[in-house]
Amino acid sequence: MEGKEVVEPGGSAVASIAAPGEPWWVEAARPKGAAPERYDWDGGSFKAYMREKNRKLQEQNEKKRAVRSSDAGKTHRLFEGLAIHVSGRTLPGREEIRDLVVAHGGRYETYFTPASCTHFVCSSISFAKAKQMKTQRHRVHVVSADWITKSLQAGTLLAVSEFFPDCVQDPGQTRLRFGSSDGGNSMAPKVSTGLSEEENEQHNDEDDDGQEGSEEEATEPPVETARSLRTTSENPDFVRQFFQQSRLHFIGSFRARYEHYLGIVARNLGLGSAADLVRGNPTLPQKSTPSYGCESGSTGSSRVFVHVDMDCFFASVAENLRPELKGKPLVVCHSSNSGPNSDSRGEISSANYAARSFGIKAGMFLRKAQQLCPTLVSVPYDFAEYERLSVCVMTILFKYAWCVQVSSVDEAYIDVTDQPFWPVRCVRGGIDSNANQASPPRHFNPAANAELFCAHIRAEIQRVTGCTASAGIGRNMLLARVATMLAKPNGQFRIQDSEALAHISSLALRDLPGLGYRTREKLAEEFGVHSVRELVSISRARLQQTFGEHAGAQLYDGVRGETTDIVQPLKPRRSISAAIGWGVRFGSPSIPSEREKAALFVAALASEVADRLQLAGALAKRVSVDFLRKRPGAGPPFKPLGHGICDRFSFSGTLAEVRGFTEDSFAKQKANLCAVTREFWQGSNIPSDELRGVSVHASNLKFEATEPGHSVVGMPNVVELFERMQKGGMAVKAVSGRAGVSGRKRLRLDDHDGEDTGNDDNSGRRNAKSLFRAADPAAAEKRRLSRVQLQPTVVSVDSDLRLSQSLRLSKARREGYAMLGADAFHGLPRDQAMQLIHDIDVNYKMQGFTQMQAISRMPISRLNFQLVKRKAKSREEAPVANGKTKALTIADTRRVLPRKIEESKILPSLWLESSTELFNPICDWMDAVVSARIDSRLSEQDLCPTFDHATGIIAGAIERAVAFFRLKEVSVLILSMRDYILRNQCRSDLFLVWYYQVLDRSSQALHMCGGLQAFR
DNA sequence: ATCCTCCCCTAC
DNA sequence: TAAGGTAGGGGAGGAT
Ligand SMILES: Nc1ccn([C@H]2C[C@H](O)[C@@H](COP(=O)(O)OP(=O)(O)OP(=O)(O)O)O2)c(=O)n1
Ligand SMILES: [Mg+2]
Ligand SMILES: [Mg+2]
Repeated sequence: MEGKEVVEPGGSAVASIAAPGEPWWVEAARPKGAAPERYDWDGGSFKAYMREKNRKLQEQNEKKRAVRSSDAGKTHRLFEGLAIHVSGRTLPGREEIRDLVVAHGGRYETYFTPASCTHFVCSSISFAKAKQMKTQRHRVHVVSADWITKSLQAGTLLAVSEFFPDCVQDPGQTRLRFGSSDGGNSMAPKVSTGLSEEENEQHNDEDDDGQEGSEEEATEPPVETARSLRTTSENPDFVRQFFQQSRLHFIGSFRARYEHYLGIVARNLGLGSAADLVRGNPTLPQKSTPSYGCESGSTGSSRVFVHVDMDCFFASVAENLRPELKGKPLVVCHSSNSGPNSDSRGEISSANYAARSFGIKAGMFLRKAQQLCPTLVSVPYDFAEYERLSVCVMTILFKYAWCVQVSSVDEAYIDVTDQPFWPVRCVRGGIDSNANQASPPRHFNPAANAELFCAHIRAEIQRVTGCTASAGIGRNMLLARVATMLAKPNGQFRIQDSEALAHISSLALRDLPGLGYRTREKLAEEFGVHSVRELVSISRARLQQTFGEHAGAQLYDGVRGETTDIVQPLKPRRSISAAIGWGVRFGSPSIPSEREKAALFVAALASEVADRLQLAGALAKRVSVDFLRKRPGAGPPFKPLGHGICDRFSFSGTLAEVRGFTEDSFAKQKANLCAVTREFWQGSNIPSDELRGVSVHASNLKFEATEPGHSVVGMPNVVELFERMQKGGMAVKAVSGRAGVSGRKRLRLDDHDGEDTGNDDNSGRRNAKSLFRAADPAAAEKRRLSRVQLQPTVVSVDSDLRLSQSLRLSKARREGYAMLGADAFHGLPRDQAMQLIHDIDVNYKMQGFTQMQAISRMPISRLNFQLVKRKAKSREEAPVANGKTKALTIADTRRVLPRKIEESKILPSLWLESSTELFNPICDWMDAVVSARIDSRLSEQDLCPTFDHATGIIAGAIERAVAFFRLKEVSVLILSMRDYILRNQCRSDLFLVWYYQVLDRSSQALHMCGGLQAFR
């Protein structure tokens, strides 16, 4: 029975089916609407993205286009972003229009659906249909064929209104399939036994059927005609169409596109081709810092994490596009079936907060949502817009920080601990919310001013995208994530260290990131645990026994707000896959054409994966292919055209090795992949009419120029380019990823849900400030606001630049992980490093500043504080290390520092004043210097510092720095910045600048730390 | 011990 | 009408 006329998988038949075409949302994303205010990722990226894709994946099409483009001139891409369908007889004819459209960058749609087409070409149309076109949810332009030809002649897209086709009374034919006019549809037996309902209410798991199952769905489909567009059976374009419409595909594949953007940006920045990106930019030093993952991130230093997540992202975009719906209950969903009697099983992707108040959540059927809220409005997807805005958001984040991990289409983590100070325009000591260009920027440390940082970023996001974002701040990624939940919607929240437990235990179990359905079920079964509080009482050992060593520990730690996760800006993908489990319906295998179609479908997915591999520049070693087969006795799926209850048949194997990263190799890989997949399919012996889903998964990926120890593809360059995007961005520390190995713990994030907390009250601010104010709850909010107003004037240059990293370098080599980042400084001659530091430095206004000379090696035994007035001319270098070392004690520092300050005649008399406004900045500085970096808290005393006490704090900070960095030598420079202040009209009365330079005992790495503080 | 492979689970 | 995809972490158990 299995004829060998199964189509050649690598052959052209497959290629034409799969015809990948760029993701339309990317395509469509760029030209849409006005360019975002100003933080466009890079105007050309999207275009470049498609150019690249086209180049790689659409050779044939390109050729076709080339034929026409000779006469096309600059109209070459005229139809870019358009999807055009031709209906009925036209002049010129359908074929010709198709060729024209394709030749000029557009897409031709064989089938019409309002969702997939932008233009509907016909010579005449009925009034009714025309009206429908205008009023339906998806706007489709109806035009005559002239519009195509005239636009081409004109070299520009002409107004569609001028080319509306003739209207006729009632053509009686041309039955558009999307209408409700399903008339004599003979299929879709309404055999809705209780079974399907069961499945509906259940968790939608395959195993929960078990029931009688007498009612076979044998009646279901073999061949249908009216609905055929939606199934694999009759629609050779199904794969593309499906992916085009699938929200899960959209969010699932975001990462791949994001990776791709990085490549584009790299190239735009002159870093060469994608291949060069992978290979490493030869102009850059090849090494990089290992630092992050192996030390600072994990070794108990205190860090500050920020998590940013868009509020009901899709829904919020929808509200902006339909302003009249703002604030009304609204969901984003394919179906528009309205009214409480609707029977729509369309899944809700996102619900706005008005809708959530009815209990409506993502994943819910529209039908159920409409029962909950009869006035609910359903708005269709606009993936292009989500994509555009998502990139806007991420660009904003990268503008202010490089240590950003984009974890999904609408959220990201930032480790702000070591991020560059960011500029804020200020007026009269407060934030200039109008970003008045005239006002001088001040610089703030995001770690010490995380609230302000978040507020700033959120405001910018809203300004640029029109959508609100929420942010969470916490000591680790988990707490930041949870804080975001508590902050939503449109708020921000910090989980204080001391309150982590309290906040976590206030959550429902299901709100703990990583704790899903199965885990809750097990917890209930095994331990009778139904709440966080109960979970806390379970011992680590018991959890490990049930969930495994790692998972159990994670659960144990997670429920206590602990995790060791770190922010990883870039991780190369370790697998690439494509799967479809919806709409898969073929006729009986006794019909040869049905067998053939099924085989083609399977091959199309394999081909799709091959294309994705190529786009990522990856060669795969392992491939595994899964088939979903309707389980015998399973009833109809509760979701129309869903896979229903299935058995999974899994096949895997190793691909023949392909060498090199040429076009040829990828062609071979595709052929191999398709061949293997086809064999699996044939070997499975699954009858075509029982196939419900296919997935093709490639793993063990190899990327170009992946050398041992450098398996993190392109990371150094990408980090570099983010810095350059930030222009003058600072430091340069980045993540290292381990080559192939997992190795890290995690507790995952986000379980969306109708959480209604929405509480933005920053109740217990750090003891520092709260001590100054009465515990008046009403004042809390006010205080928060005023606090933002009263930010420290300038806190700047808090560098921790590793100037030498030889030890880390060799360690990284030994351990085979990639390094990147900070070693931009590595091996730089001292003066160049200084130059860099200078560039990094706040306003570039520090010229004439002598701190660089001040940095010199001094053994601790001769700890020598130099105090100089600004512009102190030539100070001779302090004596060079004499080799002796001695622990720097706080006593030493305390003894010397005050004396030196006093000698300098820079009397910080203001410190003695007990004005709250005055001390807020001081406290913030302490945050910057002490708590963020060296993990110390301010004591009560700190809040009313005497001179002694204040200098003591500085001394303490230095001491801790010595311990933390294992310093051998320290030199400290403190100088007055009074001139600077006056010149820049700062309202500060005293600036303190201090730098110290240190030698790491173990690695001989030279550190330079410093701070600049202005006190008002 | 450390790997790999074949799952299950989770999040968006 | 409706578009139930994608990728990573980690456990169990076997191969090395
Ligand atoms: N089951 C889901 C979950 C999410 N999404 C999409 C729609 C969401 O808008 C987007 C982002 O997911 P979030 O979990 O961040 O949810 P929202 O942004 O919609 O809401 P929230 O304000 O809770 O973040 O992903 C989806 O299609 N289906
Ligand atoms: Mg969100
Ligand atoms: Mg999200």
